[in-house]
Amino acid sequence: MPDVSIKEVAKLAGVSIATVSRCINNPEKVTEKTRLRVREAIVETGYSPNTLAQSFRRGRTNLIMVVLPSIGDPFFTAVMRGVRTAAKAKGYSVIIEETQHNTMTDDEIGAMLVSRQTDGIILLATMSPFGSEVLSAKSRRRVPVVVGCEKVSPELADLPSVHVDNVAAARDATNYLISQGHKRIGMIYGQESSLLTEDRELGYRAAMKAAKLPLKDGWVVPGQLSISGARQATRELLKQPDRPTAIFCANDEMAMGCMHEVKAAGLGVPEDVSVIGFDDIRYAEVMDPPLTTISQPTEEIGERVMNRLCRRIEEGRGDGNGDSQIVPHDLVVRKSVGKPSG
Amino acid sequence: MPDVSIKEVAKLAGVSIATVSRCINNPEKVTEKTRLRVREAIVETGYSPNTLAQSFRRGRTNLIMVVLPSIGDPFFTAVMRGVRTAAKAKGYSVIIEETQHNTMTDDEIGAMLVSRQTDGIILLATMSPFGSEVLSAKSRRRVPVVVGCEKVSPELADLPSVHVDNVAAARDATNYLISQGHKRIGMIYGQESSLLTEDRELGYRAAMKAAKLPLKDGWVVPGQLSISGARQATRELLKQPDRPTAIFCANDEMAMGCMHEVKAAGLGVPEDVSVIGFDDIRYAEVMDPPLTTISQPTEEIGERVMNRLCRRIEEGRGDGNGDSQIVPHDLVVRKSVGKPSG
DNA sequence: CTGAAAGCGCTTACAG
DNA sequence: CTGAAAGCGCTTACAG
Repeated sequence: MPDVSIKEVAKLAGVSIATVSRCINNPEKVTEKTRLRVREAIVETGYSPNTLAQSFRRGRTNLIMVVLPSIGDPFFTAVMRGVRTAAKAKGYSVIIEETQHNTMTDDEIGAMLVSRQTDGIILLATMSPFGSEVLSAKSRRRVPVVVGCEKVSPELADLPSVHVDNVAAARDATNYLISQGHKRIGMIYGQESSLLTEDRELGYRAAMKAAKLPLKDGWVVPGQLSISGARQATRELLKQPDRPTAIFCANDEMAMGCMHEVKAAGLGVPEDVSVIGFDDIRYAEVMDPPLTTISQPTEEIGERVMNRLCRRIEEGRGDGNGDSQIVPHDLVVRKSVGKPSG
Repeated sequence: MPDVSIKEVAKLAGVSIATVSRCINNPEKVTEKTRLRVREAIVETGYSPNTLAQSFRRGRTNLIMVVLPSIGDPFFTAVMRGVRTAAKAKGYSVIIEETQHNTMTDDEIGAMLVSRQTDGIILLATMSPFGSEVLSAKSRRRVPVVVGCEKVSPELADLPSVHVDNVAAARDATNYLISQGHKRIGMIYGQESSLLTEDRELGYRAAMKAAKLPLKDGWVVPGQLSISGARQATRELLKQPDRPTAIFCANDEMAMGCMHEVKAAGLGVPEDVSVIGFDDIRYAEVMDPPLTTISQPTEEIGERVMNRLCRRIEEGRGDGNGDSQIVPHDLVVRKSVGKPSG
């Protein structure tokens, strides 16, 4: 079983190995009779092609690499569901690389991108500018790359992408808070170098400006896209002399930490402080209170990104046209936002 | 760049391809002088070995497959962190296959296990009995398999494994509830065919029996390891004439759904119903109230499973001795368990 | 220490 | 439709 090769099958069926190969890969090029004979021999020997040899010969691995900040975030898990579904349908396996957890240096990111031979790369994570350079210099030459969940950075402008309009969505979230009467609105963003977060911050600032609301220093703090980061950030926010009456968190994961800290400070959500998130992860609905947030069509994003990648792989490498597909977002109103108390 | 092979390097360095190969893989077998000359040629040409050819030639992929119920569960995400860390250290990439999401048939599981050539398999998911058979029949012959997070099923008894003592841990959880004065204790387990869940149910039943507490029908309900399943289960539990004063959830994910439903029913946690979970996922601490639960050394489990797999890969296939390593669990007391009200 | 050569298991023009 | 043969890029005994 472990080591029956195409030769054994050929011998047993009384044909050449070329014919066996054809039976498997181009059955229409073979007589019905031989096809049956070979099939029998395959069954009898328990043969299955050595995928290593196939990959080598064909020059493709049927492996794609997905780079994302953290698979732990339920949002990315959901996107990956879509990626996986589409990948499986096309016969690809996927390898996931996290950038956040192992806080890689740019060189390491570059090395990672080229080290493991894959047929394509999906970027769901912002690269630092230098990381982007590494990518565009080295990896782009070898395999197609598609971006998902966030806009593409200027250095990679020719890559296709699929994402919501993060700026508009953040504006919608902020405007919703404003519409409820809030004037002092804080924001917890991710981290400095995150495009995702950058866009959401942009949207927030735009909405505040459009509403002519003041924007104090110390009202916009980083939360590292993590629970602990958000808890820290929330404590900062609550210390402000003019404490915000509402907080916009750049993702739901952080909103969970934020809400916890607000309550730990003896304040009520939403009576004292309203909280709004982003992503609509599956926990949003069972939080206490249930989280008002922006939902994204996660599975759809994943599938579309994967399908676009497949198309590029099939077309041969070829530079992308940088075409970016915007998918719709949605404000999901639950219970974590109320009118301001003060 | 995309297509410089070992030949070009050899020509440029004025040596044979064998020597180039040696410089890369066994530098000590080569003179310092040639080594330097070759290194230069490698840099100049921008050569990097074709991993497809290497894999093929060496007969190994440096790829391992992890089978788990759902990557969405933060518990498994945490275990995977350990797996990844250890894998990276040894030069392996990992492919994840989820059984729960795509509710695969046994045949599909079998096909999946053999389809993609990997150097080894880590099972973090229970296979149905038939799935196990497929596995032991087909796949075991080809590559080493190691089990993590749960005991190994009888059919696979010779596989090594790393996990907590789920029975003992569940007993500890239940005993803690009992020690707080609870007598009517319900349980939400996962699903019928889950060993993980089975053991936790066993521990619960053992503790109840030891304490001579009654165990009504309808107090032990399945929650499918999901939030929605747990919500449904909780509603059932709350409908019971003798409503339990405490609920033991077989994992934290379900505890989140459970707690939400208890509160949605207008009851207080823990004033009216105490809730205890299992896993100590990162959200446990920020739940409202913070969840009392059993913690597992997730990262350690992941690393150890991966390391054991590596050892087996290095040793050649060889049947396992079925040795199972038990890692310690811990009761983490927070606020979701109180004294019974009635 | 180094090179020539065999061979890993397949796929695919090229003849027939 | 089928077979003989070349070759994908590497690694590794085997001589020297």
